[in-house]
Amino acid sequence: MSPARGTSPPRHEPNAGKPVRLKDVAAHVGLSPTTVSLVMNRSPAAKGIPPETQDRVRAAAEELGYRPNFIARSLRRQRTFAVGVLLPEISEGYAAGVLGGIEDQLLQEGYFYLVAGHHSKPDLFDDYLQLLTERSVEGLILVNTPIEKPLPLPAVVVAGHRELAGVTNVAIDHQAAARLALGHLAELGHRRIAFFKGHAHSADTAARWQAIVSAAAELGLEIDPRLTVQLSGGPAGEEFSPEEGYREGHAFGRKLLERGEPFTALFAFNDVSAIGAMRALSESGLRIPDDVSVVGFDDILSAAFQNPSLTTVRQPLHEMGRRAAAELLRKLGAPGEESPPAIMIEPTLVVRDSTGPPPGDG
Amino acid sequence: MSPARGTSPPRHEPNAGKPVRLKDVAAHVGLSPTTVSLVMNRSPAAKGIPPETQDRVRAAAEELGYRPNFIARSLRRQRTFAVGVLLPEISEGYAAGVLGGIEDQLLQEGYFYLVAGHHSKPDLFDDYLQLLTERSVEGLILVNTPIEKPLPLPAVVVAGHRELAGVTNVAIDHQAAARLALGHLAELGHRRIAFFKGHAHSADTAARWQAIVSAAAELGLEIDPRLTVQLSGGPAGEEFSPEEGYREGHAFGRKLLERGEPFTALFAFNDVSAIGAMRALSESGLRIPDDVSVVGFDDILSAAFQNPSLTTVRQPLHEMGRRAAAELLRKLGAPGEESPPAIMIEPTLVVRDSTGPPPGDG
DNA sequence: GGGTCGGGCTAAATCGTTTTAGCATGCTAG
DNA sequence: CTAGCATGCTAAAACGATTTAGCCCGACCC
Repeated sequence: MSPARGTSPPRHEPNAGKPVRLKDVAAHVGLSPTTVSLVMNRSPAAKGIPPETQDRVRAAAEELGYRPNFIARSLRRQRTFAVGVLLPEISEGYAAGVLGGIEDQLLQEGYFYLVAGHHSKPDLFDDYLQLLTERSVEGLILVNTPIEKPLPLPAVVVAGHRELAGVTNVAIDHQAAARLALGHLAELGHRRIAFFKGHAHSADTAARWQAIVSAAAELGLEIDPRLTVQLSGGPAGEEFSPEEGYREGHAFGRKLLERGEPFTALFAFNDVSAIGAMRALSESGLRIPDDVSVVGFDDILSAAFQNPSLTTVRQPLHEMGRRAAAELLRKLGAPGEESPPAIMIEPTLVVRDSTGPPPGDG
Repeated sequence: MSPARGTSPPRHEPNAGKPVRLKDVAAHVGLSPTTVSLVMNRSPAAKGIPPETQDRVRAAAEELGYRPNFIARSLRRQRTFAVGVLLPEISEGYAAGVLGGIEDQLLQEGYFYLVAGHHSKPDLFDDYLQLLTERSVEGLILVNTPIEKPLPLPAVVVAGHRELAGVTNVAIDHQAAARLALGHLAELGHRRIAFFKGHAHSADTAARWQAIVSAAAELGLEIDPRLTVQLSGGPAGEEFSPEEGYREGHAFGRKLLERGEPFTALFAFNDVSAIGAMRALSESGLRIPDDVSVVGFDDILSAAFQNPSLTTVRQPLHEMGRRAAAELLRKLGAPGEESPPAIMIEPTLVVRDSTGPPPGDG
C-alpha cells in the first residue's frame, strides 16, 4: 500500500494545499456528504449506518486531515459558541483577572469569546455591543460596566451595580468582606478605626460602605465621622489611574492625621489607597503595624511587596470570572428558565504584616 | 398583552421580533436582494443604480433596523476579520498590557480577536491553534510564546526568541534598554555595578545580557562576574509567580552582599526581583539610593509605589501590542509581500527615587 | 427598422455545512 | 404474491449573505 514511506506525499502533514472540505471526504469514500456529516457528528440519525462504513468515513477524514468549517456550521446551526465580553479596559488588573476566569471556563466548554474595551465611553459601549451582536455572539458578560438599557442577549454582569431584570450579577459578598476585615481588627483589639470611602462614582462604594456600617454594628464598633474620608477618584467619569489612587491615599492619609483624632487602624477602600496611606503614615513617624494597622482591599500584586506587606481582603477575581461564564452558559443551555439575580462570591482575608495589636495593648 | 410586570412590549426600535434579513429589506422596497446587497456594500457595481433608489434602500434598511449577518458574510467572502491571539495566561500583567494594544489597533480596523491562554503547555498550544484555525481566524499573534513548528497562518510574535521564516518578531530594543539603564548609572558616576541575569529558560535573558555586555563595553564599564548572579526562576517550564520572583530577588540580593564585593548600583532583570533586592539591601542597613542605586526592568505598577520608588526601564507594552497588530494587518493586506523579520520597540527610562550618585561622590 | 448601447435591475450559483424527506433494495410475514 | 418494514444511503433545501452573468427596455445611430 504505502510506497516506502519516504516519498513525499503529505501523508502525515496537517494540510499542504487547500483545506479539505466535507465533500472531498465524501468523494474519497464514495459516499454522499450527508452520510459523512452524519457520521462525523455522531448524529443519532447515523445509527442506521453500519459501523464499518462509519470507520471508513472517519479513517478518510483523518487521513485527509478534514476539519469542519466552523463558519459554515455556525450559519447552518445558528450557533456560534462564542460570547462577547465588554469591559472598560483589558489591560487593567481587575478586568484581566476576571477575564482569566472567564476564559478558563469558556474554553473548557468549547466556547470562545470576543472582547471589547469601551474605555468607559457610553457611545463606544453601544458601538461594540452592536458589533458583537452582529457577529452573533450568543451571550454577554459585562465586567465593571454599568448598563442602562436592557440588553439584547442573555447576559451576566460582574461587579455591576444596577439591577436589571434577567441579568445575573456576580459580585463579591461585601457583607462578608466587611466582617472579615473588621472582625480581624476587632479581634486584635482595635476600637478606633479610620475609613476610606470609595469615590462617589465607583460601583462598589455604596454597597461596601453599607456593609461596613452593618458589620461595625454587629461587632459593636463605632464609626466616627471624623475618622472617615471620602476619596474623590479624580474627575467624574474619567478613568482614574492607580497612580492617582496612590496619591489620593497619600494625601488623605495625611489629612486624616491632621484632623488630630486618634485612631489605631485604617481600613482603606482599596490597596492602592492603602499603600499611599501607609506611606503618609510612615512619613509622619508612625510605625506600621506598631502604631497603626492598615487593611487594604483587592490584593493587587504590590500588596505583597510592600514593607510591611499589606493585609488585605482578596477578591477572587479568577473565580468570579469563572462563575460568571458558567452562569452564562447555564442560561444559554436553559433559556427561559429563571436565573438568580445575583451570585455572591466569598472574599478571603490575607493577613500579612501591616496589621497587629493596637499600641499599649500588650 | 404581557400581564403582570411587563407593561412594555419590546416595541422599542432595535428589533422587536426576529432579526431582519437582507431579503426582508428587499421585499420592503420591492427590489431584489442583489440590489440591496449592492447598495448596502457600496459595491462598485452599484454605480448603475440611481441615487434615489439607493436612498430608498438605505432608508428601508435603517427603518427596519437591518444588520447584516456577519457569519453568512464571512462564509461567502471567506473573510472573518478575526485574528487569534495565543498567550500563556491572559491575567498576567505583561500579556494583558500587550493585549490592550492589540485590541486598540484591531478594533480600530474593524477586526476582532479570539484569545486562548495555553498556560505554557505545548499540547494545549497545539489544541488551541487547531481550534483557532478551525474558526478561520485570518492571522495569529503570539505573545511570549515559543514556537517550533511553522505556523499555518500569517503570524506576528511578541517577545518570541526563535526566528522563524516569515513571522515578524516584535520585541523591545534590548540594546537601547541596556544603554539607557547603564548610561543613567554611569552618568551618575557608578562604576561597580551588580547584575541580575534572567533565568535560563526566559526568552529575554540571552538577548538582554548580550546587550548589557555590549553597552557596558561602549561605556567603558567593567562587568565583574563576582557581581553577577543568575536568577533561577523556579523549576524549568513551570510558570513562575511574581511572588517567587520577589523572593528570589530578596534571596539573591542577600547573596550578593554576602560575597563582600563592593558595588554601588544594581541593575536587576525585572522589577519584582529589583523590589526583592531593595528589601534585602534595606534590611542590611543600606540606604537606597544613598548607598546603593537600584534599576529595575518593566515598570510594573508596584514600581511607582515602592519606598523609594523604583527607577526602571519601561517596556511600552501597549505600543508593542499595537505594532504587532498593525503589522499583522499589513501582512494580511499584502500577502506574499516580504515582511520584516523584526520590529524593535524603543524602551524608555523612568527615573524615580531609587537611583542617585554613588556614595562619597559629592 | 434593425442593431447597438447602456441604464437598471435580477436569477441563480456559491460559500460549506446540517437536516429533512425519501428512495432503493431485500427480507419477512401473511 | 404482495404489503410492510428495516437497512443503508442520498437529493435537495436550508442558513444569509455576495457575486457572476445576463435580461429587458428604451434611446440612439445609420
